[in-house]
Amino acid sequence: MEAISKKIKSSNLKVTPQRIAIYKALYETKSHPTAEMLYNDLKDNYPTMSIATVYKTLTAFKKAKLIQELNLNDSSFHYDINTDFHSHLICTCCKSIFDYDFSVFSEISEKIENETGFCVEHTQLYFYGKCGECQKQGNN
Amino acid sequence: MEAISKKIKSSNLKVTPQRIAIYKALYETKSHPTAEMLYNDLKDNYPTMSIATVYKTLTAFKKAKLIQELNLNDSSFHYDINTDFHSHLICTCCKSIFDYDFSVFSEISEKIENETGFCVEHTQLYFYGKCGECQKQGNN
DNA sequence: ATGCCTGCAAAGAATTTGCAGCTGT
DNA sequence: ACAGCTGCAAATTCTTTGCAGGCAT
Repeated sequence: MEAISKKIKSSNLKVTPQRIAIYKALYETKSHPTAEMLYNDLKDNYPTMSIATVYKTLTAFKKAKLIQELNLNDSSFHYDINTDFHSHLICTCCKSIFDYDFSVFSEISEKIENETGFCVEHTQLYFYGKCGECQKQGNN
Repeated sequence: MEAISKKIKSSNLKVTPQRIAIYKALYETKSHPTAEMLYNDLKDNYPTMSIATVYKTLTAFKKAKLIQELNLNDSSFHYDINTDFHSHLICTCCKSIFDYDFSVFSEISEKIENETGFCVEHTQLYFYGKCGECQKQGNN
């Protein structure tokens, strides 16, 4: 709790119950939720929470680089508390999103810079397919 | 021209002037345009072309795998006639989008499958940063 | 002849904005 | 005290849909 407040404060953002709740929800889930999902999760415990606040908070967190935004082939953005370099495996069947650590990142970025002169600052690497579970169950 | 008609027909889509025009526009540009950009490019030569037709055509082409849709950190989808495996370098400064061929793809997919059991079918690999030109000019 | 396609306008969905009041620092 | 935050509602933006007429096969 204290740690979350510090994180938020150190980005020059005011610490409010809503912001703590949103940060905490993202911190405690692996599901990479959308704004709507977060709102639905939180509104029971925070009856006055509005969807606009969720959007505004996510935008503020994103600008402060406390979180990252994922653009999957989906109608809404998803959010990830993990801003370290990693990629995402997205199951087209059950819609689960898995983190995948990618050790060769710096090599790839360097290769791109050497070959093209393009300086890589941030990546979004999405792998779409079927997770083990869905393959096992023969789902489509 | 003939080749485009064949491509469209072989996907069991009817060949219309609008579809040829949209396919041709995508084929002849490197700019990975949005629906809106395509519409603006085409409406002078096709005065009755509607934005709805552009969207419907792009959706049909996408389903037929004639094109691919890009989800950049942007308000609109971009479209790419190249459906072969490749990644995209996106300049956060001038907004240019460059294709980048990525020879190590099959290795990476195989690695993911071996390590996680996730079966990769399609990827979207985006590298955000600054292009050589913008670096040279000191742009932000 | 038939079913698919077009183009208009209206609807829909996700996100943003304006603003008045409130809260954190 | 003041700047920044919240929450409501309205606005905006992008995309989709319904439908009537038209065109490709």
